[in-house]
Amino acid sequence: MQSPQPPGAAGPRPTVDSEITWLLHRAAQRMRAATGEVAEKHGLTLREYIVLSALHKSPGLNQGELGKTLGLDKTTLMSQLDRLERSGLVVRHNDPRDRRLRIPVITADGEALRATVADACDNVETSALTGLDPDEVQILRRMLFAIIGDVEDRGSCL
Amino acid sequence: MQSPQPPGAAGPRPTVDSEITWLLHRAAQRMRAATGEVAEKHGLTLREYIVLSALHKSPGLNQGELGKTLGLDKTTLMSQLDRLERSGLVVRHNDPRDRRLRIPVITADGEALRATVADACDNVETSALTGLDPDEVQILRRMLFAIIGDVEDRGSCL
DNA sequence: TATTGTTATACTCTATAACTATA
DNA sequence: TATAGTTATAGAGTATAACAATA
Repeated sequence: MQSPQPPGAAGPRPTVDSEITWLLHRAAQRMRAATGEVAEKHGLTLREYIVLSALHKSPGLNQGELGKTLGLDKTTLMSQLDRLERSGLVVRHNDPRDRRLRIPVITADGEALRATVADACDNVETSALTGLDPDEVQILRRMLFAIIGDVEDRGSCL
Repeated sequence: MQSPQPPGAAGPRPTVDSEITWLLHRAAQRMRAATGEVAEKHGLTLREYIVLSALHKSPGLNQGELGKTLGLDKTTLMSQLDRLERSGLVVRHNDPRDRRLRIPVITADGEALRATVADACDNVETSALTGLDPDEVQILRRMLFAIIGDVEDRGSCL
């Protein structure tokens, strides 16, 4: 119930223990800072880049599907798409079969910018994972997908 | 340069690719939601619990050291400590050798609550990692520490 | 009635800057 | 002067609620 270590004995011992949640939080925080900085050099926020990336990889989704894919609230996605559209990087099309649906599409300008930022971000991400085997990075991705509760395991997550 | 998949062919294919940053962000978001819910059942925010946990594991740190250990800004740590002190879970002592320094100490009540919440949070965390070998979880922790840029590798991080 | 997109709003986390008290 | 803590404040990210258009 008392200090497991006499005060002032071996000095401060900053060992964080099991708290996986907090470790994930801090790792994500740090990676967001690094890749966000890269994206902003090109005039994009991290989320705007993520949206462009999803539009590139999974074209044809409507806004609701896109939000679920990215784990973004529909109102958060709105503000991203608004700015991207104002910048001419995205256009919202209408789905003729259901006129409620709107399908965001990346423009040529958007695709060019996305490709540039993707290269820079990939560099940052890989350098942040220096010292880890490629196998381990694959394990990391598997675990993150498992935590998110992802598509390939048990259907949609959020 | 165009859609890698003809529009409307095989339907939406929501595969997120290399974006480790975003995967980390979403995984952390989900874990924070889960453990935060647990903590709030006991009247604590996740950050308040994290602070209590650090005070338990690394007693004797002053506020500056504590903030660095947890990766919390000193002003953020302040608000956590204020509420913990008001609730009688923490007391701030003075360091007689340097009267600028204040050393937060967990009280008996704080320790009892921390232990309760720790059990509940550990359960949530382990169940979130179901389907992963214990070895893999160790790999995960190593990688997270590497990303954070931690003590055991290259000195303090933030 | 239910659903998609939209708008407006409030709340939380985090960081910045200025102030104090000690050194 | 420099540092630890404190306070006040502003910004970003996120979620909630209400509304319009369409099904």
